[in-house]
Amino acid sequence: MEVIKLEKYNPQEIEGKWQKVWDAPDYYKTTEDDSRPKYYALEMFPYPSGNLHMGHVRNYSIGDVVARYRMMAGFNVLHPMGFDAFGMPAENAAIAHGVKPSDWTFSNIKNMISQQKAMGLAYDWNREVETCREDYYRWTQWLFELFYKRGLAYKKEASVNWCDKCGTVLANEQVVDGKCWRCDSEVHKKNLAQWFFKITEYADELLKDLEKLPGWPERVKIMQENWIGRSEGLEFSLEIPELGESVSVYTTRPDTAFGITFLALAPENPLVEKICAKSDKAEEIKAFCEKVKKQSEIERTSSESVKEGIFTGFYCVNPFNGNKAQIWVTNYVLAEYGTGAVMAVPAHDQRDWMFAKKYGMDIILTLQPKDKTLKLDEMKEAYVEKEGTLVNSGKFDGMEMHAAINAIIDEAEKLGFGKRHVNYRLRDWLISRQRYWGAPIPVIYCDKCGEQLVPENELPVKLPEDVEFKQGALSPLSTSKTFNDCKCPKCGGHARRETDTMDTFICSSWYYMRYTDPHNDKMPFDRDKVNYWSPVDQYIGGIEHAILHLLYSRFFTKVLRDAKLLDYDEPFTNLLTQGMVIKDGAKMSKSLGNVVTPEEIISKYGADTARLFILFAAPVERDLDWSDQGVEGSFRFLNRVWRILEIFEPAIKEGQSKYDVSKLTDEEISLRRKLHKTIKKVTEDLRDRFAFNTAISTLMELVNEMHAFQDKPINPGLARETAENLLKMLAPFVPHISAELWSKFFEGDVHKQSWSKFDEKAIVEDKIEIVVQINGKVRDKIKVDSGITKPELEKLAPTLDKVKELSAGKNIVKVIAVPGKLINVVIK
RNA sequence: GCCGAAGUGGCGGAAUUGGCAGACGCAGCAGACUCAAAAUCUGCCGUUGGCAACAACGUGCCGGUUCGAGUCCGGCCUUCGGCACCA
Repeated sequence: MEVIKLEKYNPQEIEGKWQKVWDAPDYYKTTEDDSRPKYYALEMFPYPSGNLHMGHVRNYSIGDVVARYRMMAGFNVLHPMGFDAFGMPAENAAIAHGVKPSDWTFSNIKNMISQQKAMGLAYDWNREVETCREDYYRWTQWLFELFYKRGLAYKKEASVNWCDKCGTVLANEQVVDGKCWRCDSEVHKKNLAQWFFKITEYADELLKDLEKLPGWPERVKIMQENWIGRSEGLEFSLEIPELGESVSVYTTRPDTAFGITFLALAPENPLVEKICAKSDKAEEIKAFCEKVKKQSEIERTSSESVKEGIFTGFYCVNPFNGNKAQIWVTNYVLAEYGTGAVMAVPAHDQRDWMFAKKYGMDIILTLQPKDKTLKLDEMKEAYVEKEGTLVNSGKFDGMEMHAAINAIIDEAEKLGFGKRHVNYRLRDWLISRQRYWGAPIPVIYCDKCGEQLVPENELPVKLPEDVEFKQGALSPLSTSKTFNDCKCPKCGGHARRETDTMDTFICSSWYYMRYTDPHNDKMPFDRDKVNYWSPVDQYIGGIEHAILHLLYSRFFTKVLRDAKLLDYDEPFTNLLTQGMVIKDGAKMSKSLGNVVTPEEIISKYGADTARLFILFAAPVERDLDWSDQGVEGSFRFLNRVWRILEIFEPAIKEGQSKYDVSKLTDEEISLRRKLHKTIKKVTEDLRDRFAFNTAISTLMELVNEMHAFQDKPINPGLARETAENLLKMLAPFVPHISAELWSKFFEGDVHKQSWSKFDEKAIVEDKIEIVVQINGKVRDKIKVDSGITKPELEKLAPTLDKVKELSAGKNIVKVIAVPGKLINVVIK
């Protein structure tokens, strides 16, 4: 027997070789062929920190499989990559090491691109986008102006979130548990004039359209729903006779309005000043307000905090029953939500209850539950259930609580002191940042003409380089000698520029549109092009953007649709939120010393092994436990593939693509059946389920069955058919080894092949095994004709030896037959 | 506190529509090859009892529906995530 000399699988060598081939500018050039359907596959673009970590590797491996599969399946695929390149770390590097933020950023980008190329990712680099380049941020500024012109960008003085460490303000979405999302330091309130985007104008549509997103994970939609926080209720006003003023409150519980015993104001409510102007307790009240305002965001908004307040000495009148209610300033009413004033009903609100108990105020029950009778002197807490019948509520007594809500709102509207009102928890998006490395806000302030947009033909407003990167309340741009002074576009007189830059989340709110037309210098993108490619068919990224980036992007899409720049409602049809990569039970981090870098894995095993392991070890949406031994196993599998195909080589080369299937032995028929079942399964897993782990395990099973022929002859036609399809199916997962093995045996390029189709006839079996159960327990397995019908199975059941044996002396009560699966005989 | 997700061998996980629980991989054990080891190939591998055929038990816990439940329903427990004075 001839000894076959095997060549060894050498990933370092073959990966470099193929990456060179793929680096040709046209290799992955996006096609826009009319005869094919389109598919837009997108991974969240990274911040250019300088190095890829395993989370990136996971993100891009998933996206690459999706994109490569769709390319082979006959789609025009858009699969681009770029960089979310503005942001604080570049500026911090400037402060710490004196490097220019642009130099730091571009050198990081260069490094990351080389790492991405080392992973063998199928991107069309012709479409790369970097948000810090003038040809991009010019359009970010242009879009700011579009928002402005549509009344969706405005500047106002407000109490805003300030992070000392970052030296800038933050949007509500960027404050997590009262701390800065980026640096984790405590955030406090500051009064500043800032730019906002009016996202609240779209609150209702952002909520409602979540229904149009069946391809999004439920939990992301629920998080957005909660964040938007829609509620329905009544807004009404209460007169303050001594002041000649009135105060508005919002409530979702109009059914408890007859139980108001006091009114609670936020210290920021404008009424407080009016009261102080006429009150002899003004000093005390002001001191209380100052004390509350000084508290940190955490102290201020924690439900654990002790409720405190001060009586103003003034009263308001409950318009429903004419009762007088004390007006208090308190620490537990939020200034920014509703009207900044709350009708307090201690009997039916736990916070009001605690407050009333502390300060000895009246409590009036207005609701009695069905199954018991509440007595005030026995109650330990407020009755807050939304169930019961009204009492102490005048003509509404005896009414069921839900009906009463509507009746009381109607009454308020009829009498003209209130109206039905919808409220949102969502606040407008604060977009100013007192930082350097971002897109300058294109606004000019003229003493004579006021706030002016920079004319479109003067965009971009470029970032100056003569700045000082000191941190503080002042934007670094204000230190530039060349930037500040300018001419008013309207009167030509002396004016100065806005020195704040935009939140980088604005840059990332439209980048996926720019990819569809990345070199356009007339518009951010062409309407036809964006409409052709968008929405994104599959978006892939981390759950951490469930609110932030994903909500902002939805908002942008709706605004640009209303501005007729595009014609769809939602940017991302399907969303896949990948889990984290963890090791030893924790997220990889320098401080824990459990970091495994992509570079070390690629240099030891190659990119194919890294990709394979990360896709195989866990379902994509779940956290992935890093395992060095698991990586070994993936490497072993690739070697196994390499070896068995080397063994098959003579047969593969001899085989023809058309061959006589009827000449196959039973064992060969069984291998061919496994092959076609594998094609079916892998196709379904890739197309419908993103179940890469099970797709890979099925391919492993096929390779295991191929090993049955390692030391005996195999039909050459079958060897060829199996090898060809195996390599095509492996190609999206492990592109280098697939390309290499393909080139050894076959013509052309595996990545340009069309996806495998399974042969229904090859899958069919004459005889199948079904389970025989007695009383639901498996007692036997039998071989039957695969086409056997239900009545035939039912007739067969009592004749089976095992059934006869176990039913001896008992009665067969019932026979359940499921063709293709089982027979269950019920005996008694 | 409210909302949501998850809980399956020693480990990662599979079971897609209510139908053989544990595919595939890791670890482990044994055999082949080898002077030997590594690598590779082959086999075994939920728990308990049994030489074995086999039997009983087994998907966080308790109960229910069903011929049949990891899967459906009700009630808990634990872990993780989100929100949290939003009136």
